[in-house]
Amino acid sequence: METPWLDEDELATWVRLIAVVELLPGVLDAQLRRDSGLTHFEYFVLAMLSEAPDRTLRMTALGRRTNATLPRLSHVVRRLEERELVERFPCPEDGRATNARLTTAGWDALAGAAPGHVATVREHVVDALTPAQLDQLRGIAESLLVRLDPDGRLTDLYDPPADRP
Amino acid sequence: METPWLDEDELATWVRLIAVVELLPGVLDAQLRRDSGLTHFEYFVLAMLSEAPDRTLRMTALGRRTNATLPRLSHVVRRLEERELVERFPCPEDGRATNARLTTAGWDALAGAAPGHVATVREHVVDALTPAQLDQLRGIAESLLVRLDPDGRLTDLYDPPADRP
DNA sequence: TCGATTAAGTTGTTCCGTCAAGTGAGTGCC
DNA sequence: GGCACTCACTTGACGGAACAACTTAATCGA
Repeated sequence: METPWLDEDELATWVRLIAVVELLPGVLDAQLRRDSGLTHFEYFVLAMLSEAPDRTLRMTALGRRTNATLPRLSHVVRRLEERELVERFPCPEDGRATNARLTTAGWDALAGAAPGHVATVREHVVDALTPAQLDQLRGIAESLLVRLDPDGRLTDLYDPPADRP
Repeated sequence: METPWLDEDELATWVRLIAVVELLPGVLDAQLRRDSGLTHFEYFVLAMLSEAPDRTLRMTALGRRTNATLPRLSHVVRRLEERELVERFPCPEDGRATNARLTTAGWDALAGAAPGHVATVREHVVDALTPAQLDQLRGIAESLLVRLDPDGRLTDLYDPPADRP
């Protein structure tokens, strides 16, 4: 029942990973907020909508893709709606459900924010690693997600988005 | 001046990394809060103090080790002080500075929280990777920290803690 | 078909982090 | 030695996120 402590190498790796995990969101958020007035999470919400058919998703589906709880998503979408970047309307097929759709202004905001965001990602991550490391990182992240996201909520993003209710 | 977009592999890696970075803090926080009533950041603050000589650090030094802004740290330490897990007292050598010291209760809280926390780290990260991946991850994290933390604030943690004022 | 259960969102409270401003101690310069 | 300037925090206000409670719609069973 006792858990073995981390040895020296494990601890060193862990501490470095923690540092990355703590610092990276701040870097992304700071750049996006400064240049585009968007949170990284808001950016991600807009991006997910932009890739959906008719730029529309049900709140639940959007929550799955963004790994957000429904309350959190509800607040964020309300604020985005106040800024007229998305619009909400009741789902025709299910009276309980709400659809969120990206507006033209929302698409423009996303398009305006994307280049700077991609540049930040390149500068701080992609271009900071060798191609071999980038490949290793993909495998590592996949292994971690098996434990962190056993239901594969976020995994739908890259594999076929089979959204079968 | 134009930034090249991410190609397919880069994007796949990036999306997975984002997922890890979004999910991992939540997992750590949830376990610690549930089992020990501590935030991961609070745990980290206590841990840094526990390793310092006389279990005491100046606020600025503690902020460096935990990657916290001074206002954030000030609030957190105040709350920890109200729970009597740490105590603050003015620094004798510098009238402007404040020292934070881990109390006995704070040490006990840390000792009580550590096993469960380590088990979570093992379950979700260390044991989820092969030894080779763990080694790769260390190198990757080091490369990323060069960009994310150019001043090496957090880097002091693993290399000699030469804390020369 | 009608009552109970589940599902989908919304709303409200509380907590935490960030930003801007303030306080008081040290430092440098004339 | 006094005045400006910097440093090391602290404090207060604001915004976002988690949690719990509520509302309304669909479904399931008898």
